[in-house]
Order: sequence, then C-alpha cells, then structure tokens
Amino acid sequence: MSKEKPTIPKGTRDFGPAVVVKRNYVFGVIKKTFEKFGYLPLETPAMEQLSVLTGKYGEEGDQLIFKILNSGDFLSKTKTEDIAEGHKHLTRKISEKALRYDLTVPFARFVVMNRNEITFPFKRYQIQPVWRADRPQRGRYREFYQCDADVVGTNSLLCEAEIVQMINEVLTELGLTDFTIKINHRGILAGIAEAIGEKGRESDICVAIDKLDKIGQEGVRKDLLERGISEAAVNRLEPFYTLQGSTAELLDQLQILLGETAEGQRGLQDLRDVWQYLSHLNSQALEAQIASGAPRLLLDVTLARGLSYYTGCIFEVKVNNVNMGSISGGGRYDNLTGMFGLPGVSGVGFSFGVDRIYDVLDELQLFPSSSQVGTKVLLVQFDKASELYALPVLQQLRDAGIAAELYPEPAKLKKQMGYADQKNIPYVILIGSEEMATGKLKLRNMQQGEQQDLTLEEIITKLS
RNA sequence: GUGGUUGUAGCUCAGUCGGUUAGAGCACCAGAUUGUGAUUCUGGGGGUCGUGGGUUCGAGCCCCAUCUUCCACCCCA
Repeated sequence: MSKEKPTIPKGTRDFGPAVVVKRNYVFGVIKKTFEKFGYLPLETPAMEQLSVLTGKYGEEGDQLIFKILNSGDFLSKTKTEDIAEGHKHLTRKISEKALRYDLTVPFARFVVMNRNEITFPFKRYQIQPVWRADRPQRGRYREFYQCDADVVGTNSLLCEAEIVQMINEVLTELGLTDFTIKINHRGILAGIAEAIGEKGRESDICVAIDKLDKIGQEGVRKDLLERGISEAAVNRLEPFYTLQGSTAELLDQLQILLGETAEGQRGLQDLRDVWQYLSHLNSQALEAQIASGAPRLLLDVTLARGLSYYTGCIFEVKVNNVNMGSISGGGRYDNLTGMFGLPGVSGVGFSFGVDRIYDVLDELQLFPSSSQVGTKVLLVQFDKASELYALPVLQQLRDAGIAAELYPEPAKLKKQMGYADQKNIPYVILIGSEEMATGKLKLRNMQQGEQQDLTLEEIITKLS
C-alpha cells in the first residue's frame, strides 16, 4: 500500500452527486435546444492523431495540446541527435497521439472521413470533454466540457442567425438575462487592416485591438507600434474604436470606412444578412437590452478571437456583472475540411462552456430547485418484520413512478431520519408494528414535521 | 510558457518576535431521548501544519525545491 495521499492533476476536478445533478440540468437544457434546431449527436474519441490537431489553433494553441507519450519503448525511434534538435522535433518522434483540444477539428476530421455517408448540410452537436495544457485560473480548467453545434456544407447565413437564436434560447432558459452576444466578422477585420494601409497584418491588429477594453486606447496604440504598425495606420485605426449608434448606424458607418475593400464588403454584407434573418425570425436577441441599454446582440468590431481557422462571422458571449471569461464562442470556418483534403465545404458552429456556465449559475444562484432531483420518500424499518412488510410497499411506490428507497438496515430511528434529512428527502414512511396491524402507514413530512396515518393508496396519490 | 499568490482538523479560518502539549466556529460521533431528523443541552474523536530538503539549541512561522490554489500576462470555454 502506498502511503502517499492521492491527488488529481492540476486543473481537473471530481464532481460529487449534487454537482453532477446540477451539471446534468445544464446539459439537458442545451441538448434539448440543439435537437429542437435539428442537430443530432456525435461522439469522437478522446484522443486524435497528433497530426490532426497540430497547426489548427495557431502556434499558441499547439503548445496547449496535451500530447500522449507513445506506448512501450517510446525512445525506439529517436537518436541522440534528436534531442539536440529541440523539443518540437523530439515531440514528433515520441508522441503520435494527443487529447482533443476542441470539438470542431475532430468534427471536421469526421466529416472528411465519412464524406460519402453524410448528407449535406450536415448538422451535429457534440457534448464531450476537451483538454488544454493551460495554466488554471478562475473558470479555466485543464479538462472541461464543450457543447458544440456545427453545420457544414452550406454557406447560408441562416446558420449564423440560428446560432444566435440557440445561444439566446439556452441562456434565457437557464435564467440568465444580463448577457451580451458579441458578433464580428473576419472580413471586417481584414477590411480594417486594408483600409488603414496595413493589408495582411490583421492578426497583429486583431490581437492588439481585442485588448481595447482591458488596456485602453493608449495601451493598444503602444502595442500596435511595437508590432510594427505604422503611426499613420494607427491614427486611421482609432476612429473604429469609438463607433457609436444602433447596429444599422454602425453598419452604415462601416460601409463608408470599409466599402472599398473587398473583404470589408463581404463582412458587411454577411452581417446585414444575419440581421435580416434574425429580424424575420422575430429574434428576442435583437430586442433585448443589457443593463447599460446596449443591445444584447452587439456588433463589436474589436472582437477578434484567436482560433486561426475562422474566416467569416465570429461570436463570443459574455455574462455581464460576473467575473468570468466568455461562456460561449464560435464562428464560420471555410477551409477546415480542406486541411484534411476536402475543400469547398464551409462550416459554422459554436460552443457552450458548461463549466463556466455552471460557475456563473452557481454564483448568481440561478439553479432552480426542480433541477435538484433526488429520492422523494424514505421507508424506515424497525426490524425484520417491518423490512419484509416494506418491500412490496417500496416496489409499489416505484411502480407509481415515485423515487423511493428503503433504509437497508434496522438502524436507530435517529440515524434513519438523519439520513433522510441529509439527503433532503421530503417524506419518510414509518412502518412499525402498529402500522402493520392497521395497514395505515405513518407518512411524515420532513419540512413541516407533521405526520399522518394513511393507506398506501392515499400516500401514492399524495406523492404523485 | 512568464511574473506573483495560496496551502494549518471533513469545511471556513485564528496562530504575536522563531520558544512548552497547535486553537475556534461549523460539521462528525455518542449520550440526554429503546418509535422521530432539522432546533436545545452534555460529552467525545479528529492534525507528520501540502510534500521533500535545509538553517537553528528549537520551525506552523525563516531559506530552497516541488505539488496545489488563486491572480496578472498569453490565450481561451
């Protein structure tokens, strides 16, 4: 026997029964909505070939992939010179598999592998854990669940509009009201880069302006100049930070600023189409406002998002007044399947971060009591005779659909009642010699502390 | 990956300048009460002070390493 205390790896967690029950409630709401919008479930392995994952998330992302050491003699393919060539080179020699980093890339891989069996447009949802070798923080774990819904094989912006609808529906059903769905478009970002005379430098520009709300205009200015963006370009960029007005007004202003650029024009047209779809869908997201009066669905030209495969609309969802990163994000990717040899299949999707949503709901105390399922009634026994008497009663309660359990030994009443109390079981049935003689069982309401003598039929009626 | 922070009973936390046998509340167990939980009263168990080294006559406290937690970067769900 080892004497060391057992631990779990950094950034991972055990979930006790009470937590799992509440997490399942969140999963249930999400699943129901996905299915309502025509998405069907898919599952893929926890591990993928390392080559499938590398290069899809940018350089930063590659470093955050958990690699799996080859089995057996993992050094068999290496030579002493390989070590000298550095860890990147060595990794390819000793690791061929990795834990999935997100659900979108495995999905694209699945689509390519099953292209002949799939009918397009193909809509799937996927609820599985992913792993990232990040440094843990509040709301940031190394193992966490994503709930993805993606559709591939269509360019229609109806999909983008439906993503907004699904986000709005799920979060609303979970009891959240003060949240912002941010939307932007890679074309807008590219258009901005072109319009300020720094075409092709959009990744540097994105990284910088994404931090606008954190480090302010001066901080971004400094950052951009350090990245080698010309001062003239930075000066032309700054008007974009302060665009004001309704979404329609924003689009009009952007039209003037970006209309000449092909990419900007593409982005603006896409966004206009999305808004039009939402408008015809009578989307609540268009009407709802957050506390500050800003619209719930917010066109935010400073929203960037790092995942490198996005090419069209991009989304991010923030719950306001809670110290938590985004709880949902996604976007359109035109060439993900192309990386696996199937070009011309555009996809769009998004993901809910259940772990963060859980933390938010917990903090805001939004878990309804109905989400906490459990035993409805506990049968208390005194001796062998009462145990035998209780067994058919137990079965009849269960047959009636009532969650019931019999305390499995004739422990002291205090202990059995204490068990019911701790498990928050609302009713207890006492079966002693008196009850067995009369057939009237003692039903105790644990919340009110009242009890009455009832037949089993009366109890079933009362508890159903 | 960079810089910082945290760790003492099951939980939340005290613990003075480095000084005798490390405390409290809650929780737990037992009894008051042999057919009644949550409320009341009485008593009880529970600690290698995250782990491993070091300094010191002496370390929960100081130093180093490591693990963990949280925070700021980076990035993200």
